Amino acid sequence: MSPYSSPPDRLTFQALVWQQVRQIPAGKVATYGQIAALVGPPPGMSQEAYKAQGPRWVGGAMAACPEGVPWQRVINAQGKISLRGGSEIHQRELLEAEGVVFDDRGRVDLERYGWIPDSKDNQLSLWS
DNA sequence: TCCTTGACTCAGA
DNA sequence: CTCTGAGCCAAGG
Repeated sequence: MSPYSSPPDRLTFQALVWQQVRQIPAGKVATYGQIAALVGPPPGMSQEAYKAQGPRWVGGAMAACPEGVPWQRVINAQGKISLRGGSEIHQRELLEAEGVVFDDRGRVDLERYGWIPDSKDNQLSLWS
């Protein structure tokens, strides 16, 4: 049981994550796993292992999110907000201000607000 | 140096 | 639908 790990090149990974997050338009949301899939596994890592670790790495990258990155548009696969601190409420407010609606259980309908990345923008420099 | 603590996801039960 | 367990550790106190 080693749920946590780190990518071979954390700094590069974080940079790629933020780059993808910046592509998410206002009013839309993406999941950690989705961002992880867009970034893709680091050189030499199996898709299998990445599938398990990637999402957490994205979470770690978000924890160190710099200015200018719409971190509030990244939520978990259940459509819920996952934050450790008390900024969870703040994130919901930011999203609602962008037009994202939460249901009575505090979840977002990913079918409607889920971000569909443009395949063209998907050709960004991944793992230079 | 040792111990704690994580912005997740998916398969099972 | 909800709850549990498993899945490359490393930065901070």
